[in-house]
Amino acid sequence: MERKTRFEPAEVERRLFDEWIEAGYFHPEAEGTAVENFSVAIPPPNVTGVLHMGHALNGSMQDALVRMNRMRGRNTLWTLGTDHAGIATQAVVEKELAEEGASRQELGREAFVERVWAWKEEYGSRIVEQYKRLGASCDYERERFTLDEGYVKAVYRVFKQLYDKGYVYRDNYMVNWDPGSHSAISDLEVENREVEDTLYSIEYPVEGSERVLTVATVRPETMLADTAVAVNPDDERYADLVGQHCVLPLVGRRLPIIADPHVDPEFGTGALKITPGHDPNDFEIGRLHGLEEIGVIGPDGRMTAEAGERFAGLTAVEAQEAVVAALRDEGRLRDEQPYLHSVPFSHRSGARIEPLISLQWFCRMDELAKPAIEAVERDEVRITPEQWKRVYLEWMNEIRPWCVSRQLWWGHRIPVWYCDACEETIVAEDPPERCGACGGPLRQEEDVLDTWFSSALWPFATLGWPEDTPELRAFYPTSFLTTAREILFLWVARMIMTGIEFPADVPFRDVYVHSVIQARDGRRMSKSLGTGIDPLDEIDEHGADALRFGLLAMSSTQDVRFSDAKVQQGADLANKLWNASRLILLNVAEVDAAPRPVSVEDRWILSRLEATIASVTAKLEEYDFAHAAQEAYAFFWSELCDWYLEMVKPRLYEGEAEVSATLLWLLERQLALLHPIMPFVTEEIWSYHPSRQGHLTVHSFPHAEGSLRDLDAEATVQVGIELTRRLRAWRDLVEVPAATVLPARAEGAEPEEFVGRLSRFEFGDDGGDPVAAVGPVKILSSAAIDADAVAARLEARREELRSEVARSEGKLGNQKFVDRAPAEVVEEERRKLERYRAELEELSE
RNA sequence: GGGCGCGUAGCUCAGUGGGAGAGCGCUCGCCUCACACGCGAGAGGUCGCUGGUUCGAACCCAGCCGCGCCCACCA
Repeated sequence: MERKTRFEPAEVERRLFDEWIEAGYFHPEAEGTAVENFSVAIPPPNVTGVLHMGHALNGSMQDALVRMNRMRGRNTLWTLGTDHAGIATQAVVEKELAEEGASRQELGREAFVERVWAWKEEYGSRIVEQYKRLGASCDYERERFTLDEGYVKAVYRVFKQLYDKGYVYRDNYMVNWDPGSHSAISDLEVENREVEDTLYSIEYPVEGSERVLTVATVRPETMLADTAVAVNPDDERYADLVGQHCVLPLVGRRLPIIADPHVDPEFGTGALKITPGHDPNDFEIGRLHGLEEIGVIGPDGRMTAEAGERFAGLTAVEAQEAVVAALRDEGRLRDEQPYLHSVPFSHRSGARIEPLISLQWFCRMDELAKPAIEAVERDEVRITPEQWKRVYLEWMNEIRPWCVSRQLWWGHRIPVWYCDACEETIVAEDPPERCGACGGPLRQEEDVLDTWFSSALWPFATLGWPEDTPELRAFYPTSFLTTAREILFLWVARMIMTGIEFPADVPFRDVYVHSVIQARDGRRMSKSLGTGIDPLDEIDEHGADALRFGLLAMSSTQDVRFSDAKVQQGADLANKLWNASRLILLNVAEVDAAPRPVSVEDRWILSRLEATIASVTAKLEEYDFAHAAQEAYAFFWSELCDWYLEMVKPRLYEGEAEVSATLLWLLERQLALLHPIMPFVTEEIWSYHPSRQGHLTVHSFPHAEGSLRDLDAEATVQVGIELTRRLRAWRDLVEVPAATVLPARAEGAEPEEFVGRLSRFEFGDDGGDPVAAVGPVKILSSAAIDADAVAARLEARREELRSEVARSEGKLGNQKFVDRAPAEVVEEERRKLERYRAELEELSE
């Protein structure tokens, strides 16, 4: 064992990680069955991604459980890989091109996609390397990518089968158009933000009447696409107008006045302009009533020819100004009011969503959702913490069709071919040569699939599905999934649906929804706010073990602030482990690690260790990482180091074989217990342990030994510890110099040997008068003791006791308490009172 | 508009019916032959507010105040 008193993580982390990789510990053979094996599929980070605190937390949790199960001897696979992240990756490369003064359009599709692949080859492994820094024990030899050849095959198989079942279809439908990425996006990729707009009230004259209908809108430019005005069917004010028409100002189109229950009579005038082409609500109303669907805003965000000559070509913002001006000219603008409301924005590009009707591919989800709902209801997939189960079920019960096509080039190009000659549509896993119906040439669909369509297959596509591979047989279903709550629907729900539909089994048994780590000040961690904390900086500064411990320890609730103190606690723990190990390993007189208790404190610590093993293990198994980490810390620091090591130092220095063997056993089990949480420092220390046969990474995980529990020893030592503490406190209060040993006499049973040594009292048979009593210990007079300080101390203690006696007497004097509280509670209170009275009496002598 | 969570020591958080806890910070004393990233001893809290249930409430119930998150097609 080295002499240096500091554990230096940077020196050992890379070396140990290389040793683990070279030994192949993380690369299991595809043997056995999923029931006996243990497997986890990492939530695949974006290939453009860099490791952030969420990855680090999630990785620490997964690695803790993966390592624990590997140590238990289970054939364990942690599958790693990255997601091609269509929009994000395409945007990165397009930005590169823009800086070169080029564009993807100039390059053309094929060359552009090649360019993205080149980018991926160069930069795509960055985040994988960062997971290694964390110590993640993934199978880096089985790294997967959602655009791998085999993975593409899985995606196409799924698409084809869903199409054949009639779930996947093409339709003109209202989509969330993202003008930023020039693509449709799904509902889940939209975020609503509060925006202050102007609410315009516009008068629509009723045909053949002097009356007008006043409608309100924040998007006056969309009126150019209005095809009706709706009122509530129960609204008496307008009952007579239903069935008539009004005339659309600026355009002159006749708009039917319809009745629809969606209209809230309380809002504004109770009349609603209907724009099926540019409003999701109106779209549904329009479909119900068979209204015309007009599009006046194009995918480029500019007004189309349908908007009329005056407006065509303007941007939507320009068109809004022009329409408002024109309405004002015509005297149709009745009112404008500032209006705060929530507006959809693209989660990816940040652009304001433009709802429009577009020809897209959809997947209906209702049939897929049914068994996925049942699986969770029946706890075949358990969601922890439990409140997320209900959130999942509620969302799944209201699931809507999923727009799966994206107008991008980077991704899985949809495996659909069109024949222009005979209008045949062919869906196939492999590109067909020519049209099966007429033999004509085919043209492949331009769009790609939503990235989440492929990540939905992750747990089985990474294992080789649709081939019947040994990996699939050995490792599917996976054992559990840990995830951030924001992707519960986006990803987790879809994996459950596809898992049941395709490999015909749930993809994992457990879903753990982990904490969100906020910035130190409680704001979100985000790049744009500048509130992000880089996990790699933390690793550089404090070590991977410290960060892992800190993250697990701080993750007790669903929202927690990043705590530097917890990371520091982890770093301190690593250092303390190192130094306690030095004490043991540099002084033991034995090479045998075995429990050989010869004293009550030996039996005590062995018992406490086994209790800790049982408790920490149980907490890890139920995903309570925070308490597992803190409990392991508390045992090691407070019980093992502060007390036991101090108790046995003399025996250790004397070269006692028994205590040496016991210490080696304690150290071995302590290191193994902590290894899943802090793999590096424990592995490094293990390399100096005489029992070492191989790496700790593949050492057995400790199983709590009930036979070593000894409650009598625990009680006895606890009494000794408490007495030691009271004696130390007494010394401190009367200001005896730390090094001075004071004379004392024990009344009744002699305290345990360590009591006097650790509190610096010398017990003897001196019959002199005591100056004070601490429990059964009489403290004898000595030059080091200040009589006034003792008197003050005594009075303070008496005061404490009087107050306790009063409290206890009050409680016991309450007849209702004595009558109604459980007998053992009352009895315990009586015992306390007796003790307080006895001590008070003793001090008053 | 619905749903969920949170409010406990200066800070970050445990504690979910019987005498308020941890880590950090602070005070005092120790370079005691593993560790000063350490050891020992302390100070510090009307457990958000108001009611209720109970012999007894930080803990259970109701209302209120403050903070956060998720879902939702009211123009």
